[in-house]
Amino acid sequence: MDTIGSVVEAHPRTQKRDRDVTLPAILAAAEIEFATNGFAAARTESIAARANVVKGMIFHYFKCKEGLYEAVLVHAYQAFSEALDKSFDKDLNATDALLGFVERFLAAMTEHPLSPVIFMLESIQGGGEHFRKLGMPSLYSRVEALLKKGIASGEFREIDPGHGAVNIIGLCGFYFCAANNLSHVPGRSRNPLSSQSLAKHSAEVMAFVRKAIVSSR
Amino acid sequence: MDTIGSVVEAHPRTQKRDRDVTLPAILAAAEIEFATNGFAAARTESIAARANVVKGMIFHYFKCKEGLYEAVLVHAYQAFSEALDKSFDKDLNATDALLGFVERFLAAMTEHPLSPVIFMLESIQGGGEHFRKLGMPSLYSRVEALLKKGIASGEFREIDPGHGAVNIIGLCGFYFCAANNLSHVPGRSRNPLSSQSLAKHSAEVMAFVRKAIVSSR
DNA sequence: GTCTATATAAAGATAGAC
DNA sequence: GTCTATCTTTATATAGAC
Repeated sequence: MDTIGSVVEAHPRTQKRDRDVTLPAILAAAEIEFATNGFAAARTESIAARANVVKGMIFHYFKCKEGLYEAVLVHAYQAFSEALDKSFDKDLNATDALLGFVERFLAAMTEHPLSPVIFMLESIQGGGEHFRKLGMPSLYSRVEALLKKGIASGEFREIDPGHGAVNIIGLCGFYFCAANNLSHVPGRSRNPLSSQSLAKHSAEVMAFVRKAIVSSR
Repeated sequence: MDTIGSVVEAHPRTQKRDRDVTLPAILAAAEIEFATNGFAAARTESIAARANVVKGMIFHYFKCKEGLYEAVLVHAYQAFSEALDKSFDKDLNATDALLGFVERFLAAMTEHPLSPVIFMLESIQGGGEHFRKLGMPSLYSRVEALLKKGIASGEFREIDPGHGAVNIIGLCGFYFCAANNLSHVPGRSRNPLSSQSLAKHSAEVMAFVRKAIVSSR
């Protein structure tokens, strides 16, 4: 157990502990706990222990378990949202826009490998209810729009844009959700979350998407 | 809440309740509960209520919550395992073997849409520990072998077979894990788990995989 | 095989001293 | 802001009657 991360120290010893130290330590520890267990099965006691603070601090700073969960969700969403914004600003053709998005999306996941897992668990266990409550718009619609544009221009082959969006996002994120399990597959010794493995994942997905979507000329 | 399934009646009224009725009812209810919540967050009380039996029956038939969970896992694995076996028996070229596997795999998921979700949660939350404990070999290795064969014969383009296996399995299963969330995406009114949507998913994934993997001639 | 009642443990959350 | 101690609820699991 606990293959993902260890202790997120709030302080080295019994120094001064203030908001600037305790709060981020709780957030970091909560990210690990929620990504491993989901909201319902996550334990505030485990989060406190990993952050090296007493449990009461969680309720002091975040009022309740759900408040902490939502803070983690918002933090995880930021990186993805920014990655997407950049793909819509410019005047790119559909191919460059889509592949640019995939590249940025993969880079964001590489930097925050727990985020796709947190989203997956929220989708399954919460039905995305917190996404709506927190006003976090779905990524699917925006990717779908990109696909429609490329199909109309003839750059992409004639796929269903709704399913295509799910397939592309799934291709990027599934790997991270399977990582815990992958490390035990026989003949696959490398750590699936090492920088080398993640770089390989990104390259493979980029090529996979290009081959599958972009029309052969 | 409870978008997946409703009540799995063990009996219409207060008739004779025996093993042949109660046990499958508990299993069916547990499948829904574990697919929604994962092992730790699943509630035996909810399972009993959905199966319309008293909670004690779960412990009577399965000894403990984990025993019931493992029974659900084994049951869910059967369909997938059989689908894979058929892809390895015959003397097919790599292309037909791979696409045959994907087709059967998708058909098995269509028939058991909760199974990919259960596997995903076990991967994330349990690290696949129960798969190993129950002697359920990973699907990844077998798909990887298929890919290696096709790359060697020149039927497939030169992908990394390990990542390719994850990508193909993820492409098939991610959709089911996202389904709860998809039904709330604006402009996507249809039920993602309707037979029409699932048929579309299968067709789209089949084409996606073929385009991405098989060498263009 | 099924039921009611209950033991036991653990988790979220709060109170109040420092 | 941080701590200890505790309240309250809920969950797994068991005991024992029918």
